[in-house]
Amino acid sequence: MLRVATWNVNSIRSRKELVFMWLERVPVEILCLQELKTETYNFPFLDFERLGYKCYVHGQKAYNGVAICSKFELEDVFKGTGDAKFDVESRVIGGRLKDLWLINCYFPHGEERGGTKFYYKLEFYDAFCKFLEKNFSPSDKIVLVGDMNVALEDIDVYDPVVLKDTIGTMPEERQALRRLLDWGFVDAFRYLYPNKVEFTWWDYIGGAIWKNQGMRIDYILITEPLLKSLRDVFVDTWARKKRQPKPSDHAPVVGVFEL
Amino acid sequence: MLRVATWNVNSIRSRKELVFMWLERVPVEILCLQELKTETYNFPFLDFERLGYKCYVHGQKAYNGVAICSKFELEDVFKGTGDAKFDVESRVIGGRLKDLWLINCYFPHGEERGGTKFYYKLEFYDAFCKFLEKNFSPSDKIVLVGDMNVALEDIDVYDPVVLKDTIGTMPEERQALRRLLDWGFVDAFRYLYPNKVEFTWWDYIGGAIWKNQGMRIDYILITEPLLKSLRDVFVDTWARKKRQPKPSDHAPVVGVFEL
DNA sequence: GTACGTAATG
DNA sequence: CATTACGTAC
Repeated sequence: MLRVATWNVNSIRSRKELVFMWLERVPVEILCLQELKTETYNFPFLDFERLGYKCYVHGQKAYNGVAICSKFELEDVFKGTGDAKFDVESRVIGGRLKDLWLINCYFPHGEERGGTKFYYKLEFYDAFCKFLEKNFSPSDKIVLVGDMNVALEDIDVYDPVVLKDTIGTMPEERQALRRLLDWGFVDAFRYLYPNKVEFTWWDYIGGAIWKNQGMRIDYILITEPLLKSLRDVFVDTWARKKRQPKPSDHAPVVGVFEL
Repeated sequence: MLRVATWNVNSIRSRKELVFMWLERVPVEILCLQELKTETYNFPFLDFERLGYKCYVHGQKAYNGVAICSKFELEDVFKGTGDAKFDVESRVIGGRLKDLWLINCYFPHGEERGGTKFYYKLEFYDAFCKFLEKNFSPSDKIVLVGDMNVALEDIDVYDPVVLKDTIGTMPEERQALRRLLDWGFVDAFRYLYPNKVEFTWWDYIGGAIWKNQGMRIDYILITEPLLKSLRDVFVDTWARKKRQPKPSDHAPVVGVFEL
């Protein structure tokens, strides 16, 4: 059994206590983190090593930053996509576990429609697709996880009317994410639960978590060769509902595989 | 028995947990606080009320701020000294308990010799003396407590050679503080313990508290009519030595009176 | 070394 | 609403 989790922790320094509390509850084999918000040397390597994790970290000061913490050594670890324009930010890390590729990505937020950051988000998705096409094949076993900052369909937001044309729900963004699916990825959660309404992110503002006013923007995407191994995907809201230590605005999403 | 404590807490918001832990150890009747570093409306009135304290608070955003928390109601509470030049900062609060005047003051730090803030410190002492002369008499029963930011004598610093001409130890500053004594105040700690070497402040930097490299800059000054009631003065380093919650750089000083 | 305000980001 | 950087103060 291989459990792969993805969690935008919104700063690993202020969240490490919570992360380790969570790992006691759900001791996943592979934990993919986004928004470390700190440089690699500040990452709590030792705490993870004590629990038997080897950490592959692509940090950045203040913004972004991604890591894969794994119970098993990874090979062919890479950071970034090779596109110099986007690799100035630390958003992508990946590696290989035998014949299984793991890719962890923090896609841009986008801020609001029409702005520089919005187009940056769409172009980033473009560049990411090119990176896939160049380096992988849909017949490879790939688990692509992360904060995609897009809710794929109306079922993935608490109120599509209220959220119409807000960031993460717009057609251009959905199309950008859908291109990953068209290439060969399957949204593991939606594959298993076609009608389930669950979210992975809730705004800090206004106690959105308590009204379950969220969005599903964190994903576990897998290629077809992995479909037969997929056993479950679940969102654990425990950490998001903690008051002390303070939570990230994202909840961890866990994929369970039998390989 | 009346116990009067003075404590520069270096932000009441980040220190309130520690303050209440300390009050369980040493439940003083009157607690005078300096460097609240927040406006009056942020003061934890309710937590103090739960313990039976009435609070008189003269707050200020980010800097300064003083309060008297008392088990007994005070009358004739005043804030500032009446000198408009210095009353733009919240450094003084006082009040009367029957025939006993309580004055709590956070004297300026001074930064370094020769600068604007250094002269501001000396002028503040001047203004404070004038305030005393105008409103009080040495034959009144007065307890003046606070962070004076001056170590009166060489015995009041851990190394007078190392600290020579550093802020808080300079002749001009000592003379400024001594003018309060000349007016009619007695340094209660030194009165009881002429040769005792104790400190009330230790720099955060370099773990000064663990080497006891400190200075005695927080005082309980009393007028002569109170001398016969004075039973003890002690510095409680417990709170300064705590690691969690984080300590202020000052320790509380407690005066014990039998009135 | 610790804490605050401000501005930027999500 | 919660995080970070930076500047300021002690």
